[in-house]
Amino acid sequence: MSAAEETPGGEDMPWGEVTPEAARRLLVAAVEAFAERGYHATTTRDIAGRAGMSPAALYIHYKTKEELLHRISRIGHDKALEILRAAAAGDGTAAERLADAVRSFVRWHAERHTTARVVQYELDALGPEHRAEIVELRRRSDATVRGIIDEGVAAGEFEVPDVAGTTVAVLSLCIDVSRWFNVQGRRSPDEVGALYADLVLRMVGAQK
Amino acid sequence: MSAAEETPGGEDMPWGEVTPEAARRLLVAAVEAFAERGYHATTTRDIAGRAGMSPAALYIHYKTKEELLHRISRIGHDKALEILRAAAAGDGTAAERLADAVRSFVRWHAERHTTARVVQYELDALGPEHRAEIVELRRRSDATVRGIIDEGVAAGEFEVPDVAGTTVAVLSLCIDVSRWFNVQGRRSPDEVGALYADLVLRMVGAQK
DNA sequence: TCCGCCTCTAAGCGCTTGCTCACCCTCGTT
DNA sequence: AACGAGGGTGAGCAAGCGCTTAGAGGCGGA
Repeated sequence: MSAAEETPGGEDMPWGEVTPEAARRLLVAAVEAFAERGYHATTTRDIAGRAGMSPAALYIHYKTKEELLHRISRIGHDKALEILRAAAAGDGTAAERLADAVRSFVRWHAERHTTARVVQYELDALGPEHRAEIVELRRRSDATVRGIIDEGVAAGEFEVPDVAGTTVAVLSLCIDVSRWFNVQGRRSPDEVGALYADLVLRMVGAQK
Repeated sequence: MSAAEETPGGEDMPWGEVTPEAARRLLVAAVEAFAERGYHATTTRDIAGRAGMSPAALYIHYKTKEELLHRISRIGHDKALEILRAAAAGDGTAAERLADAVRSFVRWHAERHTTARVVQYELDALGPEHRAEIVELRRRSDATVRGIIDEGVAAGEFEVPDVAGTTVAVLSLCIDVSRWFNVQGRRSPDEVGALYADLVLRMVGAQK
């Protein structure tokens, strides 16, 4: 991870890798706008306006509106995959690692739900080759989760009749958090993460 | 249920309640287009073209493009709520009724996933008062599922620490089927329904 | 001081959008 | 045969879209 992604305090700064600063401001503005209204309903004038710039400024940093979406989607999917892999590479039991994966994955989808919403639901707005690139990243996320479940089954920790189907369900459950999560709601990202980790352990039949 | 929704054979005909026939053709075309490309990316010319009509014909039957979306969303949510309530009103144990609800709800989201995708993911494109009407229907779906889980807990069938959170998770899991389900995929709607019913019973800690 | 480079703006081009309007065609009824 | 009603069309309007271009302004190095 590059130093630009972290503040001196150690907390990680989202979009820290996007430079120069004007390009980052435009990208952050685009994330907000896409999350609120969807890609197609968002105008380049709206994005530029939120970033405090003229419409033409956008095209200095990005070739097209679709390139903006692709950059957002790429960075977001990289981050999501990194989260899952970090949990999978931990040294606990399969149950501990699965719970950890779900907890941190869900927390990310709740905390950064505007980003996640764009990343997860605006995939169809990408052009064919950009979409193919992103789909490949998702395949790897799927493989990472399936790996943990496979290991749990092999170790006798889990009891799962349909590993592929259960993997899809687990990821689907986590991803959909970004759709319904509301900052003003009753639950914090941590609480949702804990709840979902528990639910997923039940789904795989992990003895408590 | 009105007779217009059923063919003489007894199988139910989707959109049977929409008349006259030209209005139904337009609505079916709109569902396809909205599901494929999203509401905002779909043009009125595209909808009319799919229905084999001129762009102006749309405005004989619908005041605006948004009214089309509202009609689709309203009918779809009515159907979804009807499915859940039918299962909830059954006479088995709470576990049987919950499994039945999930099975039929998921089957609908898989079988009619183009409709479901529009109904579940294009909500934000509705105007404020139309959206409020639909949100109220969703609240009732939530209450129906929560009711079954409450009864299961009261009867000692389930062991659920967080009923509200688990209800959200169950509905979220089912709804998201419409996003990833693929007709060319390996699983039939029935198979996904059965898998998900099993997973949900595990989530609520129903003894098998 | 002057230059070249980069960022950003004002203006606007070509096109598409949701929607309208004047008119036509096809009916069942008289 | 004449009529009224209602579903349908071709053409097109005003507005808004993604994107381009000519040029202004600021800044570091010679």
